[in-house]
Amino acid sequence: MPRPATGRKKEAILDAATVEIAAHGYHGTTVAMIARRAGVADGTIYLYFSNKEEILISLFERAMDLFTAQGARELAGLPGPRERLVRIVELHLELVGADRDLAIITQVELRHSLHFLDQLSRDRVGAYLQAMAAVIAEGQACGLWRCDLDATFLAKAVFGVLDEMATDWVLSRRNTRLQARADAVVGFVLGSLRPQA
Amino acid sequence: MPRPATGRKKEAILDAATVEIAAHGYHGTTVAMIARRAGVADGTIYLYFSNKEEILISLFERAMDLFTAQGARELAGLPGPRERLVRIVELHLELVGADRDLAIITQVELRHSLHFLDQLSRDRVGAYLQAMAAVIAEGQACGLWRCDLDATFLAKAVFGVLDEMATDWVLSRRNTRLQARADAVVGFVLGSLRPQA
Amino acid sequence: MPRPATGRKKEAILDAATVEIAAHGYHGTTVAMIARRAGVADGTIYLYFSNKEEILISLFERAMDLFTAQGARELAGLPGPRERLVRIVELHLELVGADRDLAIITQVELRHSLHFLDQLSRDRVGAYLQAMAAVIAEGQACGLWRCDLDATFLAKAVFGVLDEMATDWVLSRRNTRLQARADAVVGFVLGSLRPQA
Amino acid sequence: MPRPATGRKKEAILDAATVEIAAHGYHGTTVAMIARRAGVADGTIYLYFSNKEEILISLFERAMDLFTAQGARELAGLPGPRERLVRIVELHLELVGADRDLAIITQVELRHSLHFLDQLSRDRVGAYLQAMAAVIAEGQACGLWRCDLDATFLAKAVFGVLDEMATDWVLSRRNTRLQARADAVVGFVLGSLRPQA
DNA sequence: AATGAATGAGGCTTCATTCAT
DNA sequence: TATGAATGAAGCCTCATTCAT
Repeated sequence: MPRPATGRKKEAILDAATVEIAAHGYHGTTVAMIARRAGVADGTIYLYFSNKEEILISLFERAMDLFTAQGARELAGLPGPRERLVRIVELHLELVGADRDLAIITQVELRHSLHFLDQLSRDRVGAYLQAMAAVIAEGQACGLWRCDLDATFLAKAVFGVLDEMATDWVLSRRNTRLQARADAVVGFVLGSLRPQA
Repeated sequence: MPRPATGRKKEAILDAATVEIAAHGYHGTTVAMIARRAGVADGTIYLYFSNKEEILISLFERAMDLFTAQGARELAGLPGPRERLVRIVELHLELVGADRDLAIITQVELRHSLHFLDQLSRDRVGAYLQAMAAVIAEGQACGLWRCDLDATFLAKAVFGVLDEMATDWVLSRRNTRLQARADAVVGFVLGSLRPQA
Repeated sequence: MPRPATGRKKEAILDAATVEIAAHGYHGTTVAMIARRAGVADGTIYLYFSNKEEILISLFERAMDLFTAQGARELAGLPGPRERLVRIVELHLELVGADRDLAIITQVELRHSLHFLDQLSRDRVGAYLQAMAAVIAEGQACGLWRCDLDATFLAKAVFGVLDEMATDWVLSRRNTRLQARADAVVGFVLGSLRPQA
Repeated sequence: MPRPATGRKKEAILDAATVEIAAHGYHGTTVAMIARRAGVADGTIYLYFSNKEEILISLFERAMDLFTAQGARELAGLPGPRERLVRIVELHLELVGADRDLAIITQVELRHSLHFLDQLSRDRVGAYLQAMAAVIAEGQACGLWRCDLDATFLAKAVFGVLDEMATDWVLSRRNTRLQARADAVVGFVLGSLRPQA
């Protein structure tokens, strides 16, 4: 009888938490609900997470790790800032759009308290914004994009557009794919960065 | 004998709720905390609101009513879509930036559950987006702005930028004024709408 | 219908706690058990006590207040240290012996942790010991009692005898009265204090 | 191949339990804490003890066995009841004072429930009291000590004094040695037993 | 309209104990 | 013998809501 690989149970708990929290919200989900869906006892949760909130944080970090790894891999071979920014936009929509339950959590549930959002923002999202700002600064340096606005400001603006599209998709009942909006978003973003006449 | 204006107590409760929820989050705030700050008994809350969630909703609606009224008044006299859009952007940042506690609620606390956000989105935010889309469509019709992207899509993109700026401001510890970013945002938004070369 | 006097419910909770803790021990008693016996809801307990441990502390303090008040009243009129010490011994046994459930708590349950006992000891028991030491010192000053041992030491020794008698009575199944041992204890204590030959 | 002496691990568990329970109290100590300090797995504890409470009982019995053995050895050669009683008092204070952690347990933690204390009292403490009463009766028979009080009663009184001194020492923060009080206690006890004038 | 004491359902978490390896 | 991951029962406490006054 194959002994379950280390971490198999932790993954199961995170998967179960994703489904339950997406369906009922963080506060509407009990630890018992997560345990039941994961097929473990309530107490088992606490062998892997020190409390309920840590489950939510781990969920986000697991997703961000994948996101970051995928991003680093894909952007490595791209020649210029234009290609890289386009790929960032596409990847953002692809990855967020790949798992609706997870998207509900990142777009809605994770925003549930100032303290919480603050903490996430400062760490993982901050790094993401900086990476985007670096690409934009590079494009500004080539004369590709407008220089009258700060690269950090522009990164936030672009992030705002992506985030709004993701949230809008999550809230829309229609069975569309988030990725389907990639062309329009790319068009908007590239247009918005053109140098001023 | 001057009967106290109906709603005087209701206002006090909403004001108290704004402060408490901004400070402790929706789930971290108890009805008793709101009652104490408002100077009423716990039970009195239920004479004005049917449950805790309704307080949050009323909070948002009161803010949106002011927002909408102010918007309608200010936009009425403006000649063209460019002026109107600029004013929308400015007003959005002015009004959100006017009350940090309220901003914390609109930018953070109101996003705390799918059900909740969904409901708000469908009603008040939907109307706001439609109004913005109408202005943009008008600009597109004049040839002022790019027509290769749908006006509704563009409105969402602009809203995303505004929303991100507001959230970023709320999360930033620094004592800046949100309004201070209006010029940059206006610059970005107008740039992003220019017709494609 | 007579509205229950203020504190009536608090008293009921303390009374219920005395019975339950005496029967099942502090850790064997649940807050729900106390609530049920007191005829209140579980949550009501927390309107009067901030946590379970505070019930135990209040229990002890209520008893000590009665003890102290009674002691002060009775000792006031007594002429000399001999009479006062005799009355202290008698009162100790009378009052501890008056409520077996309460005695179980003071003699057994209150001793359940170093931190806890330490705290009680330092405050209320410390004051009691000091009062006793003062009476003994007075007797020493008159030449009534042995002076080769410190009054504080002697007070602890006398307290030890009283405490052991009380504990022994609590643990004995026989239906004796603690007060019945008063004469022997008085005889022992007075004998132990006689000046050395 | 030298098989590790049976009981080597059992001793380690008891030693670990002594330290942990002295530091955190019986209810504040988990089986896992004891196992960790003893360097064994949680489950291993149950190979040597049938449950948590049995650890506490074994602890006490191990201590009492040493106590009793030492007592029997030391008292054997002593000529009269006076010398034996003096040695009992000294030994009590020496042995309790030798291990502060163990003393915390015997003076505080073991008293935590009626059921528990009752059981201990009946067995080991009962035997100790009887031994002491026998010595006292002997002294009474020689005319050495007062006969107007029952030897069993006097033994309890003496035990109360010893127990109170031990508890007082455990609770005192000062770094005194319990043994240092032996002379005073001997003086008190012998004085208290003198025949009445 | 207003009060605020009372309710009681339900959540998170702990931890003694077991058992497959 | 030994392990330690897993169990799951049960407890303390919170707090939205009610209702007698």
